[in-house]
Amino acid sequence: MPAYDHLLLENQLCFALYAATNAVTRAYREPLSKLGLTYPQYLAMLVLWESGAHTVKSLADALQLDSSSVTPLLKRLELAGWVSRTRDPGDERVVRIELTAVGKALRRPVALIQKGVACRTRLAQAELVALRKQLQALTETMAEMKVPQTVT
Amino acid sequence: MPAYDHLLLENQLCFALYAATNAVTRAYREPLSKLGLTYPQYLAMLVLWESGAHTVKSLADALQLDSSSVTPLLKRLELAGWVSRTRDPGDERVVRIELTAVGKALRRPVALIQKGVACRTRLAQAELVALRKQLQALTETMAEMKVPQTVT
DNA sequence: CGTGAATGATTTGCGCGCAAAGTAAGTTGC
DNA sequence: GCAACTTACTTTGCGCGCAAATCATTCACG
Repeated sequence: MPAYDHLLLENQLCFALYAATNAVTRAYREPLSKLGLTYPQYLAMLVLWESGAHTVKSLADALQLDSSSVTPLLKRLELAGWVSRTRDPGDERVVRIELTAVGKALRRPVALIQKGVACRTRLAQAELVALRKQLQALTETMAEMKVPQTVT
Repeated sequence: MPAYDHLLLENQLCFALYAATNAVTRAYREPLSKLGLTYPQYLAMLVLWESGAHTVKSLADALQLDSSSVTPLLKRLELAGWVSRTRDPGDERVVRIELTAVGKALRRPVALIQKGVACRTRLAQAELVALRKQLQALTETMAEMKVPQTVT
């Protein structure tokens, strides 16, 4: 009978990630909902506040998502009045995403929410940065090998 | 004008978590789908393989989810033949979840998939454990403070 | 007892995330 | 010039994850 220690839930890095993400998302849910934002919408707004000119594709790339996940999200942001979506006249395939004045103004209250949640982590800045970098490295490693690589 | 460095996507621990979880889930998706499992279903099976007797609630607690997230998942596991769901005759409110013979047998092929994905992380065992423990600590911290605490 | 509270599970509605298929616009090569 | 390919986006279908409401059963206690 083989040993299955590595299959124990508590030994799973993937579950630790899953549970942590769920916990953080939950922390953001309530305060963001008061502004009318969901957590993925919040992430999309972060991208837009950071750099103005975006298309559906560039936004999906930044969020590491498929376009088909982002299209409906952007429609909801448009419906809420935070962004505008317009076809690029130079290339009719492209949809340009731009912040509205209201969308730009949303940055300030959202910054407060972010600080509040960051505070709840009870992590010192250095720990937080270290953990983040480990996760970014992990993400990059996982993304590299789409195909089952020829491991020796 | 306030500085918004902490709102940059690349500086966000929460996005690093989000992206890493998505990346890991993607890595599991294809191999698990060949067995007919989704990633959350895989996590539920881990719990069941680990300790036999479970109810909807005990399973939801183990996965740190709401019962309402787990009920439909378990119905799908039952439909697939991996588990059985039966009302507890001693307490008719409770639904007992048990593995079928086929469900138990699924453990072996799933163990191989897990090893494959773990390998893809390219992390040494020690790094992996360290990262996992940091995430577990973070999850616990976030779970503690449901209510906006009276921070000074 | 009996009534009200608590508990366990389910249902409903909504917003993801993604695979797969589809549409439309641009590009390439002959 | 036009057929084949590529690119950008959208649509559809499905399985979550969760809030809120619902239902049935059990428990607490006066």
